[in-house]
Amino acid sequence: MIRKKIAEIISNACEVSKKQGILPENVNVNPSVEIPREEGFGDYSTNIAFLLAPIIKKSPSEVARILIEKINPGDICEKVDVAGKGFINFYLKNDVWRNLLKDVYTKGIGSLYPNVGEGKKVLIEFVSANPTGPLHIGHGRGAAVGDVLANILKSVGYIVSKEYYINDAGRQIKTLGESTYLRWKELQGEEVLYPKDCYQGDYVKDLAGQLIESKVEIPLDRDAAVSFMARFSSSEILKGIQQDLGDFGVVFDNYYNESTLFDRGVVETTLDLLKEKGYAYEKDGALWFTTSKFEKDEDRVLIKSGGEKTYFTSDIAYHMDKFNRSFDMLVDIWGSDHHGYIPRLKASIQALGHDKESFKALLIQFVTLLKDGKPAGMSTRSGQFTTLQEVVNEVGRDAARFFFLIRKSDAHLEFDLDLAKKSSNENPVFYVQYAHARIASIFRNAQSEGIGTDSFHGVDVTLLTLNEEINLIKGILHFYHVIEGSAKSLEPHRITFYLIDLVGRFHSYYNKTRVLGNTKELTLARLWLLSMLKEVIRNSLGILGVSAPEKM
RNA sequence: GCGCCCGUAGCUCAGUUGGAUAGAGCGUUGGCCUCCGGAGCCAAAGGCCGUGCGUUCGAAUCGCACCGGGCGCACCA
Repeated sequence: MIRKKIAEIISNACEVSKKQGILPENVNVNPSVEIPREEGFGDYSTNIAFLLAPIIKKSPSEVARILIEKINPGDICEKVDVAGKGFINFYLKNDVWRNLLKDVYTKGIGSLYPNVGEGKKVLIEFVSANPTGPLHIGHGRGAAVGDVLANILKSVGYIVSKEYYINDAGRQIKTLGESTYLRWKELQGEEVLYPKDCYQGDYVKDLAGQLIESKVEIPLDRDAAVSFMARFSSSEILKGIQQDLGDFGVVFDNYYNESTLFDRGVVETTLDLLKEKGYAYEKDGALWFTTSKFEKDEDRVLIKSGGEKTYFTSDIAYHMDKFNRSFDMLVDIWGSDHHGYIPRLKASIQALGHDKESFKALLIQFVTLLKDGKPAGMSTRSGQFTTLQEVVNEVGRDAARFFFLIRKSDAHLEFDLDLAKKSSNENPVFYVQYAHARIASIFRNAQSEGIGTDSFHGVDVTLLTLNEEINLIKGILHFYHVIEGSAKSLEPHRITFYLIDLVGRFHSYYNKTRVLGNTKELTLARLWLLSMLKEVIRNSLGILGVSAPEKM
């Protein structure tokens, strides 16, 4: 918004300098216009002097001083000065900030969302855990990241679809059938040796028990029984997963079964295409894909010498199918232990003629649960995992989502269960929600004092003169940049950090300044500011899928 | 052995894609309620950005080497 104007001012100054012979006609630099870290350095700053210095062989600070003479800030800047070793800092007039916010007020909150997506179609695939057991906490983190990323991208003009992929054609589901079968035998009083590589969790026994209770007819043939139970168990578990996800606030647009890729012949088509293009070759009785032609990675097997297709093959087919469904961008969210898988998938995408930049894999690092300051174990093999459901029951949906989003997704996350339950400023979720409730409370009080807040028509925003007030306005407007950056970098955690910062500004302001009980005009102006603030907080929380309570 | 990620205050982590004197929160210390929700606020102390070279006006950020932690390296999924 205003950034463009600053850039214009800078380039105008350059043009003037060129005309006056200070700068050579042919220079063309691309100066930055950024928001300085420190408040004392103004609202925007540019590095143009550093870029021009070597060209005209003068020191950056000298260049800056010359350039600043040529700068015509129009009526938007309070002052422009040179600082540091040659930065040019722009200090905007308070009026500019107030008017920008007023603009948002009249145009609606939608004007705070940049249009970066331009209607492009994105498919976000996440969780995709095989229905062989309940979701654990790591899946929870992936679910939160994927869901919120979807919200972010939607809000900036992408058309987003959320998809869950199920490897129902693989061995894991077969093993689940086997496990259920053995437990079922056990329950019927037979002595069985339960192998280590079968699923150890008690839920398998429950499923077997369900089978007996429901009195369904079970095929007599062992193999038929196993595959029957595989179908039964996986579909029961999937129901549970969907339930857990629903409780967590995550709803998928589509569940996609690997088996349909085979049924519809997509796998065969993909293989034919790869062969046709010369990216598949035979060696040692197996069919290989030429990963190494595209990425720094080894060639990988598509069809084993035994004739069986690898998981990789159906995955290539799956991603080709995604493109065939006319998605422009594919985002996959994986556990970070799958990072070695990225090059080969990227290679396959290029082999099929797509831009490798249209595919992004986000990696989710592991979560350590802390209880009483100590790590709470989660070993899946022994069946003692901490499930997503347990965590949601323990700390609530809001806290769980917020905590999952408080770190960059590829960084380790320590999830302190005790902290997530605390009702104090130590707990960032409460800190943010409390601000919203506090503002709501002010509005309730205003109402009972007979101050109408339905319409701010004719409000005099120039009464907002305090530093803290201008600071809040800047914070609200900053949403635009945050959501833009968050969308472009695919980093949901930026919203979380933004909220904590924004709300901190409010709490300070609140402590120092009374909103109600001033002159009617001033009170109304402050209420107007808070109404905008409240709306941005609510929007941000909405993107995170966290509630914005009116009372707590 | 090869590859990827990470190393920033006592702890947990940000750091606007190369910018200025490196920032939050927690914890510690000391303050603030006759007043809109103290579930809050203010202030102080706290740093060799793992180490060493390099790239340049300028590096926590980019490159190389090393140290330390995590994870991958299947005709598994």
